[in-house]
Amino acid sequence: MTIKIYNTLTRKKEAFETIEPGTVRMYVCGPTVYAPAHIGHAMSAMVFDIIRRYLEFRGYEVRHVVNYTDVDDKIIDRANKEGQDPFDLAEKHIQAYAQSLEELNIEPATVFPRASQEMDQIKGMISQLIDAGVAYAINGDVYYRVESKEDYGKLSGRKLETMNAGYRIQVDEKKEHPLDFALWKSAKEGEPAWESPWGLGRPGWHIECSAMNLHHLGEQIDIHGGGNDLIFPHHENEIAQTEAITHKTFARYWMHNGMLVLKGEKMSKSLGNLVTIDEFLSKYPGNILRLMVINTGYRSPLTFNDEVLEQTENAYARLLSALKPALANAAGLSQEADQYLNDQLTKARSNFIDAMDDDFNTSAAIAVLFDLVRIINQARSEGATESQLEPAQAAFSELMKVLGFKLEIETQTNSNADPFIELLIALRTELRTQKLFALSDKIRNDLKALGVIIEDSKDGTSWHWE
RNA sequence: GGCGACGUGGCCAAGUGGCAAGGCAAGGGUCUGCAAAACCCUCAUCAUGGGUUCAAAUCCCAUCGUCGCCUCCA
Repeated sequence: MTIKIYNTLTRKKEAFETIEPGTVRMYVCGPTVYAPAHIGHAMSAMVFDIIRRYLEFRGYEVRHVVNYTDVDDKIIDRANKEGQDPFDLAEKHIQAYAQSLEELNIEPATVFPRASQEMDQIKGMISQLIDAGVAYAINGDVYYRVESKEDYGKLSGRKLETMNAGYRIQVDEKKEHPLDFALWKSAKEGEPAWESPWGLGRPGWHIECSAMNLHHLGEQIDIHGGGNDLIFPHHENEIAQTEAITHKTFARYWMHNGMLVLKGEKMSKSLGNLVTIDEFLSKYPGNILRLMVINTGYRSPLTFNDEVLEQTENAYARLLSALKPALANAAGLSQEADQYLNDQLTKARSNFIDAMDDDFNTSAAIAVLFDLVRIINQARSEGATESQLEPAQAAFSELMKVLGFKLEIETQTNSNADPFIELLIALRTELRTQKLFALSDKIRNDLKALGVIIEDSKDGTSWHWE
């Protein structure tokens, strides 16, 4: 009946209740725009796209905020190396990312704030933190005092005492505690910088998100999402910053997607083992990536390799088989059979909802859809008419769209070639009636080589692009 | 070293106390001139070893292995 969500904060599934009835405030960490986005980013965006679509399907209005980190060390480094203006570089990647989202059929967020355009909010928040005594300025830098927060570490399950062993943590003399993190960094020569009470500088990464959250969604939000690589320190620090000012629980539900894994390792820019979204889309439709994402629980790592890709393509073709038209000589289902079809339909719909209500269990939900595919195909092969098939196909399409599949015809219909293909098929039919199979098979094979698949049935021949 | 997650058939992957979803692949069959598609059928006792329980893939302990985080990262 109610939606359950796995909350990283409590490590449990909890019943979902929004702060404001009927409205979901959801913030998801977006990319740092210094390089082309890869399919790991796409996976994360897709996970939250599916969550958002489902919440909307269940009647919520979703205020969905995704930030762009456009002020950052990496952007500056990259821009300097390429002799570019950092803002131009960021802008270029923002445009490319937005384009990718569209091609992947990911709904645009309600708002896409950018760090560079939230400076007043950011500086205001830092001032408040200093006033509250939880941050300190030193030589133009401002740090958050982690020891000031009793429950620092509550999201990631870490304790300051056990973390300060020095393992991989650089000790910075300026900081009171090695884990104190930068809210404001003083500007170096040639870097973009903003005026502030602490001198010229720019914000740290963590404060950007806290400030944008506060600005666009308010003191408390329902869902905060992102990759599980952000749990520590990024999200931990967001909690520390925001709660130090509001003294309220920041996000009710912390949701984290698993990492996309390529050759046994997390896909990441720093490891260099990546497939960009553009590279992927040049070979496969976005729906294939979506099905891969859906096939796996969003919290689990997603295996990516050629074998899985091929399996997914085949599986996707099977899903689409449900939408094929009725047989030309369909005699119609009996009343019992038609009733059975409709009963199964109702059942599938409710099973789908049960699956998705359970922490967005897309693997179980897609299994329901595969069951529905079988039921529809069964009905078709038993002679269901177009009008008998239609409600089932409509329901199937609706649920596919809830998962974000784009079902508009993707076939590269080439109206110039179509008449000639039809002609060849007519010719082949003629050859077949004369039992000149060697020739008719040659036409079929040669067309296949051109990407045209021919399927014969009792009622004639149909074709489609591969 | 610390924290966290995980190990289910050839592959991908649900299921967290009551006879192991789904997809891909594979094999057999129906249909077909053949093929394709579709339909029907077949295909696992859940890393290993202990323990708790009437009952465990599911809980506990140990062992082995994998991954993530602890530094920028979706």
